[in-house]
Amino acid sequence: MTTPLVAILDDEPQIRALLSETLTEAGFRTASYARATEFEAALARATPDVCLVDLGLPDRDGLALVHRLALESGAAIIIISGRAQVQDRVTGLELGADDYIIKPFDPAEVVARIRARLRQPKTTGQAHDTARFNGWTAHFDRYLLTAEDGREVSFSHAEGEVLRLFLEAPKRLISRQQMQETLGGAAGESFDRAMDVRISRLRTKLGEDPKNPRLIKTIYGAGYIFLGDVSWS
Amino acid sequence: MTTPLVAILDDEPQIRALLSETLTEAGFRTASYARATEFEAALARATPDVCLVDLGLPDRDGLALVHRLALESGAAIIIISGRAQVQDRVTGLELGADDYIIKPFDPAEVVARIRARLRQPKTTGQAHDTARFNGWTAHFDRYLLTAEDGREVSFSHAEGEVLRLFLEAPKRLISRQQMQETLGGAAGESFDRAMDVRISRLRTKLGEDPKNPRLIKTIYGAGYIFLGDVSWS
DNA sequence: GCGCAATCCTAACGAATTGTAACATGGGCG
DNA sequence: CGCCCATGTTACAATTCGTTAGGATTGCGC
Repeated sequence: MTTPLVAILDDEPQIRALLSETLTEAGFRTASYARATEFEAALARATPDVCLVDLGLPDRDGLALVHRLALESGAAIIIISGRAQVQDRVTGLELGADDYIIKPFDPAEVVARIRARLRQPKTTGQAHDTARFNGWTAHFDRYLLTAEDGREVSFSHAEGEVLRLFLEAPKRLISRQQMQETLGGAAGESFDRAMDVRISRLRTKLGEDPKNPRLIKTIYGAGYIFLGDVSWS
Repeated sequence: MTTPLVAILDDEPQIRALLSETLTEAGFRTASYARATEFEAALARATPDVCLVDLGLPDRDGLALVHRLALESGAAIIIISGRAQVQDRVTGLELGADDYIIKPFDPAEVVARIRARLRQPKTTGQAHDTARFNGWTAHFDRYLLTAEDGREVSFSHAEGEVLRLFLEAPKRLISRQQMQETLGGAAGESFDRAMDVRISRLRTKLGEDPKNPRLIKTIYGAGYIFLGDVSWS
């Protein structure tokens, strides 16, 4: 498996930012969601290894979500909540959470508790790390692309992020905004150019004809779209 | 599984009594010990499913015991301690504890946390000192690497630390920060360079091609990842 | 089609990060 | 003390990747 993916579900932007930053530093991939519905939609595509769930969500009963997650996903579930009563904790744990952290929390402890959960062998939740598309095979665990003729092209971490984003949502428009969020883009205004360059480099590695890209299409004024028949394994 | 066995290690008789009673009521078998030596003697006979360990033991460093337990026993380890600092908790969890409960505790929460641990499939953690990966065999007890063709390469203690870290978490990103923590790196600024050098030397011994390392990959700005199919024995 | 502004592409540069050879240090041992 | 080995340190080379800048492309009004 590649680097573990931690999903963050909290309605407060600051908390999301704090967690996301800390966890990235600690070597995890992260995906943040402000609402349960967003989060559930994303689950279909990329199954996280650990879910950090705040109980005080605006659009859903947090405990019910935890219960469903515990039953249906193989991810470890850690509740992060301001509700500090023993009864809350007991209920959360009984409903299937693996840990319960009380706000305010110390980021270092969150990291330690996530690591403790990841030491356990996973029940299911096999994170996909290899994808095939149009003659290429992308090995995200090895940062390597393999062509049909056996030719190998390695890609960097930054390029891999873009490629993964495309492969997880093929044939769908990906707005620059969306891309920026996913790629940890620090909302820099000139991050736009950085993104262009990443795409440009990726295109080169995929052997795209600049005049007529077959796989990564630019949608002027909107974003990009990846045209390829993707299958994960 | 039969009724789970919970081992209680605490030097205060009242705590032992309280835990023992609560847990029995909750449907567990219990075994209480006041000292680490007693506890260790008992381990040989009946291996518990969960160990509740107090850190403030009179006859042993509790953390060292936790670490040994984590490596050698398959039991879930829950620290129950009066030491409430974040640093204590982080250290305990990093050394292999699965959970950390602060005194004074509520018995109901202890039960809930034990149940959460028992839901996890048991790890059959054995003390490991030999690992096989991609044609190599690493003998940590002899500081020796054996290649498929019988060629032998010895490695130093420092190199062994890095190698073990990799082999214990294969195919996962290991951040420089994480590596520094694990390798006792005292947050030295130029420890970064020392780490690089360790990795570099290890790569050389493994016969890696510097331009295209197959086993130890660098993730720019993030850390390292070990790509090998590891099996311990 | 033409002109123009908005948008996008990419070569080139440079700051930050990482690799590694060479040197320095220090402990163990004869 | 002198040698050897492990390991940290220094210095510089190599790599990654964001930024800049200028050119190319697109959409739109005419």
